[in-house]
Amino acid sequence: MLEKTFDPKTVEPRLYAAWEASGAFSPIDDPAAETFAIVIPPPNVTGSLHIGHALNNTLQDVLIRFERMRGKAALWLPGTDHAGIATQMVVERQLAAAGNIGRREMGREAFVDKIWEWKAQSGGTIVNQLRRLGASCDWSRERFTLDEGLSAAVRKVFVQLHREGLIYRDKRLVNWDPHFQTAISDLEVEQREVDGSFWSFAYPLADGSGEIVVATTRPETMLGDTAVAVHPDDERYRHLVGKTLRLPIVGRLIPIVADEHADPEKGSGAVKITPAHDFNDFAVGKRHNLAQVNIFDDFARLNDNAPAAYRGLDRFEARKRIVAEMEALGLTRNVETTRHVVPHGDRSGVVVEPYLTDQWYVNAEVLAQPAIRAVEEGRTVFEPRKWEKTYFEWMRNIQPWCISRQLWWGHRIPAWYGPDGEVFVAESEAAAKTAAVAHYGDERPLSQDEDVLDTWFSSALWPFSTLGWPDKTDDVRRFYPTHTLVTGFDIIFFWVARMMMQGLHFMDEVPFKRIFINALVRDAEGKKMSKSKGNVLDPLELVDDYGADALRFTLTAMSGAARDIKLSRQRIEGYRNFGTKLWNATRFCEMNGARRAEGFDPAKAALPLNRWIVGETARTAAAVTAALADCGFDDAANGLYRFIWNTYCDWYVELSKPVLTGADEAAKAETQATAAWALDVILKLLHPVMPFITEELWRVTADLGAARSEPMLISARWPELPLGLIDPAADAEIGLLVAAIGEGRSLRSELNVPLSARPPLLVLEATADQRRVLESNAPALMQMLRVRGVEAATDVPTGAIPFVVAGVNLALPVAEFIDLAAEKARLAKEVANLAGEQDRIGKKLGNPDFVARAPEEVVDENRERLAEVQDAKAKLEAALERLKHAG
RNA sequence: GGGCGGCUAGCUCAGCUGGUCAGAGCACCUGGUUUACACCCAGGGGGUCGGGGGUUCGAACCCCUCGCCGCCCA
Repeated sequence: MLEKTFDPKTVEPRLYAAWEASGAFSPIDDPAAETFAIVIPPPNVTGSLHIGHALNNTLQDVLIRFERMRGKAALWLPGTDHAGIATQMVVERQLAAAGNIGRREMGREAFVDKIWEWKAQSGGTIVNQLRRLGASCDWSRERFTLDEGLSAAVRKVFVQLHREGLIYRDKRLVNWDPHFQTAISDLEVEQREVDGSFWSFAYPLADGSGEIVVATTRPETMLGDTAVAVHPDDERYRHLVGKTLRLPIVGRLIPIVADEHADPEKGSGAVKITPAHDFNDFAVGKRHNLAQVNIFDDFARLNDNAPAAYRGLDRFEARKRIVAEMEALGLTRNVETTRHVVPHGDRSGVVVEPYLTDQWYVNAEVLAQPAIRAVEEGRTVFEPRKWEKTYFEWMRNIQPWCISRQLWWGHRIPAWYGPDGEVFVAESEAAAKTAAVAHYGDERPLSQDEDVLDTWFSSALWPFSTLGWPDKTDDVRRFYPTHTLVTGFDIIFFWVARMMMQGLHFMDEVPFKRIFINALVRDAEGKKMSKSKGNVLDPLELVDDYGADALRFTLTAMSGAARDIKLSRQRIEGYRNFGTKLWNATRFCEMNGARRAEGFDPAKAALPLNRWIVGETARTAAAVTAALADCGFDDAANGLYRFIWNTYCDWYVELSKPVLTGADEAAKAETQATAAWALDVILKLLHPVMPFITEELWRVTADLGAARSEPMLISARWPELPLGLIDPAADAEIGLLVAAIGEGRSLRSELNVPLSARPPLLVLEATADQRRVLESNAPALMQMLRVRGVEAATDVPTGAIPFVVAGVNLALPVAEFIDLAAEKARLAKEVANLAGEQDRIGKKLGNPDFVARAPEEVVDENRERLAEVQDAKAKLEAALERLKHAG
């Protein structure tokens, strides 16, 4: 006998181990089997599982379990990302906390060793947490972006793109993060609105004939000013264009130039130009051949290009002093406070500086074109489709991708420099040396580029590098292109777009046919979860409290949300209860002798009750299959919930009770077999979403009846039930029963008929068939409607409650319990409602336009409905009449 | 400034290509010692589908407009 509730804590680890040991996580070998592959969005190797991972990986597991059960060679390839900046940051912080020397003092090699140590120590955390969720990844194929194979792929890609001119080195402004002293890409810059000031400063004309006022939110950059620009059409300044200003504090002579970048509406209309520290000014500088004066060092401290008094100062300290000095010089014309947008590093949180450096770039524009076409042509489809717009928007305006980082943790750029700065890009040092010898004619010392690649450079190769590329492995051949990518919209640009570009470029085929974009998980109030807010729901804690299945079901059922999933414990608890419900339904089956019958054929069931549940099961199987095939995770979950709870438990189990305890042995045996059959189908259908409880129930019901050919659910065959199993006659029969019980219960409750009252159910007016249905189901009616029996009658006795269900005129004689006045009022109200509906439909049908223009079936539907309403109304009116005479 | 998403019962949300679509879960109220389940069962109240206008025989669903809320990009 089963326990009363499911105990996830003891069962989950046991089942996970059994699954893993069974080899079910690896794709089947059958070369004829269709393949279905998913590559995991690799979490940061040193990270831990948060609720977003839980959602993302649950959906992937649902898909992979579903397709695996459908007989496909299903591969879910797991792995982790080295996460350059993030990991380096964590380790640096750790070193600092432990009072160690910093990475600079430690040196590159020692520091990188420390990170590997840290990786060895904490790298298993997140993959173990994925196991707790039930993720059926193929761990035998687990990869890491920095492992040898993937590193070889990175080098090969870099070298080839360089040879093709798609990777190049350039000196231009980059987003510089002074905290990490590295360049970052546009995507890693976060625009934050902050309070600031807007200073207006006067720059005197060199000839002393006046001044020009410029405004800035970054006064310190004036030390790098090399011009002032005015709009060419600006009448106020036309006479000044070409004149020279003396830059205050610095003393440098700078020209006034005419450039459309100056906005006459903004401030004074004149704008200071700092080509080395502003993206717009850089462009202006190029147009006018202005000098680029870099005033910062890598830490954003002022360098030797600044006046002596400022050298070595932090940029913000310098700002204060500039403001003070300009004030003292009497050159400050205005100061206003303002809110403005300032770029920050997304990891460091510090203000990013446009900074002139040499960096490596990918010509993304060229690579983007095939990636754009692939989505336009539907070779890769976003689900939901609306994200394609976001993708196109970005891809069509793509900028060069800065891929070099001045970090130590990552793929070292495979470029070597000769003594004269000549660069040799090659897959190995040996190859670079060979190239250098060819170039110089003799051997010269080479030094490798100090920089590493942006983490996303290696993740962009993930769908094929993990399969073994550049080797021509079986896995590459079998599983590329992968089928579905499941990820969040926050990394469409970072990751998805780049995989599309690299996949198409190196494999000539899209990396995945479908991209499912999942929503973002937020707290119950809709706020982003964050440690500082203290509103973080830890998925592992939730698994501890409710079991992995409950969390999985919740996330799956809520995954339809457009953008945000508002998660609450209450919701998870509700779905935990759902698991318990299923558990107890199984318990019921067990206690009532439900067992699989050898050779049971659901199509041959005789009892309408059984024919009905067989049809409902087939209907649900079809709906769930269609939903899962289409990434309709929420529809699948909700459909299963309704079917299992509201159909199987509330009606089938209840209606089967009289049969199971009855004397008709054949009916009983058939019901036992059908109940067991339907339960098996249910366990299969629910398995992708709730793998643990279903697997456990599969195990404990293994010896109930005929042996199964499938020892484990994880590798069992997905149910494919023909819709021909649906029997309209059985549907109608059970439908009538359900309606009669529902309506009868409602009336009893409304009119306060005590549960102890056991009136007969009177059947007044009905077809022979309806009469047969009600009479043959008397035991069910007796139990569920708490009636004494089903009796034919010709008149409604005084004080009986009449009601109409599917055209059948029924009544419950409970005179002694009811208040006649109340019953009259109820009937009058019911009649009034029906009259209202009759009126509405009548008007509709009376409208010639409606009859002429609406589709025929809609008109027919309304006609039928009108007839039904009229019929019911007439019956209740008659009853009301009788009641009036009686009363 | 450009773009996207949302505004449906107290709360969280379903409602696909306009015609039983006004629904579900939770919460709430009433009643339950029916031998699967109180992590339960039965019943119930509650919404002019953000405002306004339009198209249509017919609109929560299409169009316009306004108003909030959120996100992305500049």
